[in-house]
Amino acid sequence: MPWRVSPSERDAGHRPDPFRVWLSEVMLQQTTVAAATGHFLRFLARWPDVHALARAPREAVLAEWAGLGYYARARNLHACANVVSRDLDGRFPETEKELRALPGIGAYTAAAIAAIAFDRPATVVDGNVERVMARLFAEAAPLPGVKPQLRAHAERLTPQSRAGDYAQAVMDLGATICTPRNPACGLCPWRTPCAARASGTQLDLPARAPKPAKPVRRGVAYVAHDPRGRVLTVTRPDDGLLGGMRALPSSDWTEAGGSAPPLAIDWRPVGEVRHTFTHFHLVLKVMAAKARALPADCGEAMAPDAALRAMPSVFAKALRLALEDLQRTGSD
DNA sequence: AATACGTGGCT
DNA sequence: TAGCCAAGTAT
Repeated sequence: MPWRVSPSERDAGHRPDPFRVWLSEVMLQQTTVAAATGHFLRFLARWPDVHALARAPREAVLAEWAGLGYYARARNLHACANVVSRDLDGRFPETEKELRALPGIGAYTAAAIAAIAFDRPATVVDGNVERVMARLFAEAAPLPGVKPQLRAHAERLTPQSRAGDYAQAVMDLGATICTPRNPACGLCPWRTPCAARASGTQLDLPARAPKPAKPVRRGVAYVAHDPRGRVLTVTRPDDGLLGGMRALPSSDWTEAGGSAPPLAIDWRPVGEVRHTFTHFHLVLKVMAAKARALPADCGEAMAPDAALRAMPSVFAKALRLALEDLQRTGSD
């Protein structure tokens, strides 16, 4: 993992760069290592320190975040970079309390930065740690109610020295050995004290409250292209789903779906995109049309490849569908 | 306290 | 393959 400092680097006296620790931890919120790595490397190449990131236009940061999801993270990332760059002379605070006060940094991320970047004895509790603690101590009560007990176990086990290494080790244990589905208990360094293994309940832990079913919502996205092949894009309002992101013009997404198109031109249907969000399924109808011009008052014209890169996945899917249709039909 | 907020990988 | 799930935060 490119954000880690190797043992040899550590022996040479290097500490992890707080900027990189922060950037990686925000990207890893509810996100797998595999999904975050490419974005991390591109961010670091483009903005190597907190001042560079703070100077960047917000739309550039949001566009670079496209595809990673949970876009409030990108909005808060840029806001946090500005606070650290402008108000804190580019230095991240070292205590959990001060870190916690920055935009986009909650209990987990504050503890992770304090422990990993600053070697503070902070207790890091993420989903992995909760699972490991639930099994190690056979806590059968369901999440989220059992969180305080799991945190108490984690706090008791946190060492005073090298808490960052310890935290990463427990998270690695959860990610590779104490996994949700097929835990490799035979390889686990904690197999002997593990209460769940002793009682054979590891697959049932941690227990969770059942999740509510996802409703289906419907909507329409519009791809208007001008004679030069540019497409009409909009910026979504800051609040709510995909807030602040570049997008295709679209209807509201409701149980019923449908609305007026952004331009009065000759729209034709090109297909449907299905996409599942955290709390609903979306069936998005895609309409396309050629326009003589794309008026500035209804959005911004963009080259298709730039638009694809800057948009959340659901809109990239819709735009790809329309572009394929355009090629197939050989439409001028 | 409960809900809103994305996506892609894995099974 | 349809569903489950991940190194959470804000409100």
